[in-house]
Amino acid sequence: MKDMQQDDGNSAGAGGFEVKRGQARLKDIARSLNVSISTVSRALGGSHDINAETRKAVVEMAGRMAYAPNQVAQSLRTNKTNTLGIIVPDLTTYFFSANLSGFQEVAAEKGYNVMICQSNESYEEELRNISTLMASRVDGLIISLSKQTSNYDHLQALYKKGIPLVLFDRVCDDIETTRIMVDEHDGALKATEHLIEMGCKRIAHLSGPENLSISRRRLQGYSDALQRYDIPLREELIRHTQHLNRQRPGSAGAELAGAVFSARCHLCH
Amino acid sequence: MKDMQQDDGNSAGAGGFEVKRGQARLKDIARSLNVSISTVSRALGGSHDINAETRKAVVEMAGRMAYAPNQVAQSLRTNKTNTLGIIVPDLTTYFFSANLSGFQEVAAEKGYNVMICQSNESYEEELRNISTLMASRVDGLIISLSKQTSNYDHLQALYKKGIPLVLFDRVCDDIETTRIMVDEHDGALKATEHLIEMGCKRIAHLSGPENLSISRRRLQGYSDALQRYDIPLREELIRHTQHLNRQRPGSAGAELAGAVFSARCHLCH
DNA sequence: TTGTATGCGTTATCAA
DNA sequence: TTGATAACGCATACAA
Repeated sequence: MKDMQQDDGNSAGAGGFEVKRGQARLKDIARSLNVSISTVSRALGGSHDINAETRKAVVEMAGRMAYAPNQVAQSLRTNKTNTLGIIVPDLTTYFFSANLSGFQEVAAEKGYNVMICQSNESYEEELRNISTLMASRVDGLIISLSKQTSNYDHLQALYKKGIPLVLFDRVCDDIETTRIMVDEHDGALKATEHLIEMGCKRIAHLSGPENLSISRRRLQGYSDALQRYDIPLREELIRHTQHLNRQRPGSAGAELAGAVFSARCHLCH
Repeated sequence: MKDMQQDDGNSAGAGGFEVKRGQARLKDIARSLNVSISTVSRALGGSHDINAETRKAVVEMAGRMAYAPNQVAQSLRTNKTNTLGIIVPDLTTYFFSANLSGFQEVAAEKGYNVMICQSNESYEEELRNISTLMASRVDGLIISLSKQTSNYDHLQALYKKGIPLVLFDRVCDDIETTRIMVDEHDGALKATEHLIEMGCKRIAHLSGPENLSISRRRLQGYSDALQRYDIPLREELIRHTQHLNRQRPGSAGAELAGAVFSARCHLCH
C-alpha cells in the first residue's frame, strides 16, 4: 500500500521518459533506467565506486532529459545557496550599476548568482532588503549604504551572525568588515603627476562639493602632486563645482569585486 | 536511541534560547517552548485552530529569536522561488540598468526577488545564463537578447517547459510570448506634435543609424506628425547620426515591468 | 557496486 | 487544540 502507484504526475505513460511538467529529477532518471536514485546521484556526481556502464547509461539519459540539479534542494541540504545579495541605493546611477556589473561578472566566474536590491536611499528599505536577502539565505552581502543610514545596528547584527559582509563606497568605519573604497587621493595624485610629466604647467582642479571628504581627498592628491614637483598651488586654478563626477569605466566594479573575493576567500569555493 | 541528544549544534546550552550559529528555525522555537514544530508553524502561519496563549508565546519567542522562515525550504516544498531571472546584454548600459531598476522595483513590490545575469552580447553566455537561472528554479525569465542571438531554440524550449518568459526591447518575433517594446513611432509622433503645437515651424529630426528599424520607426513618426499638420518634410532637416539615443527616465523600466506583471498575472501571487 | 534510510526546514494531512 | 508523519529533491552514511 506504500509503493503502489505513487505517481506524482511527473512521469509519462507507459515506457516514455518524457517529464511532462517541470524539470527532470534524479527520480525520473532512476525510474526510466530501473535503478535507485542514489545510483543516479552517484553516477552524475562523479563517484568512483560505480559501474562504468551504469554511469554511461545514466549520463546519457540525464542528457536526453536535460537534467539539471535542483539548486534549491542542494541549497537546503548544504545550507549554501551560491548566491550573493547586493544592495545599492539606486540602480539608475551609473556608478552603482557599473559596480554591480563587475560584481556580477566576477561572481558568475566563481559560480555565484547575484540577487539585487535597491534601498532608494532609505534606511527602512535597506533593513527590508537585508531581511529579504537573509530569508533567501544568501551566502554573503555586498552593500553600499543609503544616505539615510546613520544607525549601524543592522550591520552589527549581520557581523554577529557571521554573515560575510562587504561594504563598498558608502561604507561605515564602525563595522569590523571588508570595506572597498576608491583611493581618491591616489587617483588625483597620479592624474596630476601624469599631466606634469606630460609637460603641463598650469593644471586646474575641478573639485566636487567642499563638504564631502571625497572632494577633500582628491584635492589633497592634486596638491601633493604639485608639491612633489615644486609647483606652487594657485587658488585661482581650483574650482568647486556642485556635482561629483563619479563616472568611471565599467571594469571598476570588476576590480572591486575581485577585492571582495580575495578578501573573503571562503566565499570562493 | 532515536530521541537522545540529537543536538544539531544549533541550540544553546541549558535553558538558553540563543541560536548559536545561523538563523533560528521552527525547531529552535519549538524546543524553547516545549511544543511541537507543527504547533509553531501553525501559530506563525496564522492558523485559526490554535490556542490564543500558545500563539502569543510563539510569536513573542519568534520575535526574540529573530526568526524568519527559510525561503529555500519553502521553495522546495512549494516548487516556487518567488524569484525572477533577468538577463541583459550588459549592465553598464544605462538603458538596461534603468530598466532593471524598474523591474526590480516592481518585483519587490509584488514580493519577488530578482536574480541578474549578463550575456555580454554572447549567445553562448545567454544559454549559460538561462541554465543557471533555471537551475535556481526562477519562477520566470525576463530577457533582452544578445546581439549574437539568431537561433531561438532555447527560448522555444522555455516555452515548451511552460516557463513564463518575457522579452524586452531586443525581442524575437518568432516566439509566442509577451514582448515589451518601446513604441518608437508613437513617441516620435507625440514629440513632434508637441513641438508643432508649441508653435515650432522648422523641426529637425536627429535620426539614428539608417539600417536600424528603430531609426526608421522614429523617422516615420516624425514624418507622420508633420503630414498631419500639413507641414512639408524637408530632407535638409534630417540628420542621420551614428548613435542611437536610448537614454530615458528611470521610471521606464517600472512601466515596462508593470506590463510584465499585468501580462503575466499568474506571477503576481 | 548498488540500494535503503536519513536529514536539510517547512507545511499539509491525518490522528489523537 | 496539538502532535506525529510525510513530502519537496538531493546527497551521504550505512547496509547488503
